[in-house]
Parts: sequence; C-alpha cells; structure tokens
Amino acid sequence: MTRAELAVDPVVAAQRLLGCVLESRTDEGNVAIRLVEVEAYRGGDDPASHCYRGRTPRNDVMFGPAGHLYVYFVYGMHFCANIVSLTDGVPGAVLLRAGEVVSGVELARLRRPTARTDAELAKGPARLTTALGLHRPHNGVDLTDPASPVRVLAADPLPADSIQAGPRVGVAVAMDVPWRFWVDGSPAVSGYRRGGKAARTRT
DNA sequence: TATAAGATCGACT
DNA sequence: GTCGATCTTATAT
Repeated sequence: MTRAELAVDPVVAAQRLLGCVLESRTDEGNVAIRLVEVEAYRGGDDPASHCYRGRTPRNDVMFGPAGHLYVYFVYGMHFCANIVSLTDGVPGAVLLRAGEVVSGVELARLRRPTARTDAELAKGPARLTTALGLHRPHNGVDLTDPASPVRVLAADPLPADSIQAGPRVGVAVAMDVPWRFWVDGSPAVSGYRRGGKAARTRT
C-alpha cells in the first residue's frame, strides 16, 4: 500500500482499505489482520471527527501525511487505531473497526483472553487494536515504511457488490452519512450499535 | 483548576 | 437490553 493510495478522501480510502492486511511486529511476535470493517472520519465538515474543532495535541497526526497511524485512548481503558488519509493540512482518517486474524492467531488469543471464538479476536475497534498489540507509542508510525513495526499490505480490490455501507457506530451526531463500510458476510463484522450511555447527552 | 463527555467492552438482569 | 468501569482530553471558569 502506497502513501498516494491513501492520500485521498477518507470515504474513498476506507473502501480501498477493506480486504487489506494490517501487520504488526513486536517482541512478542507478529499478528496480521485482514480488515473487514472501517469507518471514515473527516475534519472540518464532520462533527463526529476528532478534528472538527481544529488541531490539538491529540489529533495532530491526522493533520500530517497520509499512511500514518493515529492511535488514541478512549473511555479510560481502550485504544482505537486509525489510518490517516488526505494530507496537506486537511485532516482525515479511517477508523479500523474490525478484521479477521490471518496470521499470529495464537498471540492474538493471548492478548484477547475474553474472545470466545477466533471471529471475536478483532471484532470491534478496541479489540482489533488490542489483538495487534497497539498502544500509545504507536501513534504516528508510518505504515508505508517497510522498516515500521506496523504496516498495511495491499490486497486485490474486492468486488464492489461485496462492500456494504451504513451509518457509523457509537457516534451521536452525523448519523445520516453512511461512512461505515464492511465486507458482506464476514463473521468478524461488529454490527451496528447505536451510541450508548456515553453518547447520550441530556434527555 | 475543575468538570463533563467519550469513534468501547464485557458483565449482569 | 442495560449499566458500570476508568482516565484522558477538551472546554469552561
């Protein structure tokens, strides 16, 4: 996967990333995951994006070059990972929502002891991030650098009719834009959950 | 300095 | 289906 292929609108990059393989290499071993569910986030006009209100220390990498990893901490206990798209100061990213472990299954099981089936190992953004062993230090790594501990490997494009689209999960705003994309039929797709307790403001 | 809310998960009723 | 855990980040005084 090249930087140029990712330096496009996140809605395009998201569909392009479906089916691609994300590989992480650590001291513990390697894990590779085939992406089956992603979501697009855009700065500026997207109120659900972390960049909506401008550049901050947290979302800084989203303003940088495409192909870098954006890792952030949420809900006091989970990490989520994004792939930065667009560039030239225009922020955008693709949230990695779910995938199928294609290599390093044993290590993924160790990292995800609560998963009852292999399909659950990376079924959800925080689960996927945990299965890959990604943490705060991985924020900003270049996924297109062969020497990087985390990389995206290109895959053959999926047939258009196998890609489904729908509203994003867990966001309380902009629910009318179908910027969540997933591979039809994969057992690892996390499925739709409306914004829960944290997403609801006053009644 | 203080406070509110969050791109979730898993346990429990 | 509903709720609690847990803490960082951003925004308001």
